[in-house]
Amino acid sequence: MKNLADTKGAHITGKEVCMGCGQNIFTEDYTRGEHTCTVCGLVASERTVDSGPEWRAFTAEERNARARTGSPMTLTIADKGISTTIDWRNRDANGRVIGGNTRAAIYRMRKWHIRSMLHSSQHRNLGIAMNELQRLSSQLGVPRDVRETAALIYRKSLFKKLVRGRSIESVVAASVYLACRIHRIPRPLDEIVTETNVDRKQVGHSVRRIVSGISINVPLPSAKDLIPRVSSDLMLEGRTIKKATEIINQAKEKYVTIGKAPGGIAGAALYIAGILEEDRRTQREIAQASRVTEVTIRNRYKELVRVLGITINVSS
DNA sequence: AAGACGAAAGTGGTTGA
DNA sequence: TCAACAACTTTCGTCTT
Repeated sequence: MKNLADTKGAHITGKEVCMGCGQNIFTEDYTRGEHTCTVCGLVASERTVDSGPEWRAFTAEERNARARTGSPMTLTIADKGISTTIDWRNRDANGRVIGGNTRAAIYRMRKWHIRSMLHSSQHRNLGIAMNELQRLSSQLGVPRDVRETAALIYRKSLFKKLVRGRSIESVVAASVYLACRIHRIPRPLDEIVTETNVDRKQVGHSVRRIVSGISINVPLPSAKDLIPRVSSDLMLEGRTIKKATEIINQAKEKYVTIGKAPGGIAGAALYIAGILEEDRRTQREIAQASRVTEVTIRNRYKELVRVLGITINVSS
């Protein structure tokens, strides 16, 4: 399990060297959260955390003998998956019937145990919210560590009383949206909203409340983060993606990316890269994949060509 | 005919009073 | 809360390949 402090600085910057081919063009798979080399396809898994046991077992008996713990701890279950329960049968560990005073004591313990778990409004709220979180994130295909982050964000906002007066659903949607941005696999807010029953305005409001209410560092969605996703929709080749990333880096140095829709920048960079690398797509195809209009692609592409002094060979 | 281009009017979000 | 503003979208006619 990761906490937020760990994940903040842990994303791949695109500067890592591939062990397979020696080139430094890693990209992130937006659905699986994997880091993949765009040249040789090597999947770098060293950053993924295995939350399973460190031992191996081949039979059920072996497993029983070696297990020292219950299921892994996770933030996505209301009680983090580590709560205890008191059995409803009046028998002890050896199966003997419990009688008399002991039985009365157990009744009382069970009663208060259950009350303490469910009758706190925050716990009830968490239960509903974590259900919704699971539903929403599996609908969207969000990787597990992003879900954990989303769960953490929700918990923080709940304890800071930010959920009060807002619907649970809208805060869950906002948490997922922010967690995706933190992990640098941004999803458009609209895409998340379509999977929920709340309207866009409410989710947007919740996002703002969370960002100002709890101390989290949410990077702005950048064009570079969108490249893997858009380019895989367009089935572009590795060298085109690499070129587009270079173009975006140059554009950032010249400060022409500020205040512009990242989708437009990413699309324009891919369009230019496509022409330069003879791996061309039409403006319409790119506009669709990067979720902006052709006009925006055109404006950004004109601007990039002008600012970066790229010469386009029109004859191709 | 498809794709690229650009003008003009309209829309939603941000910012500052 | 409201107006001003920049960026983006929609629509549409024209040009290029």
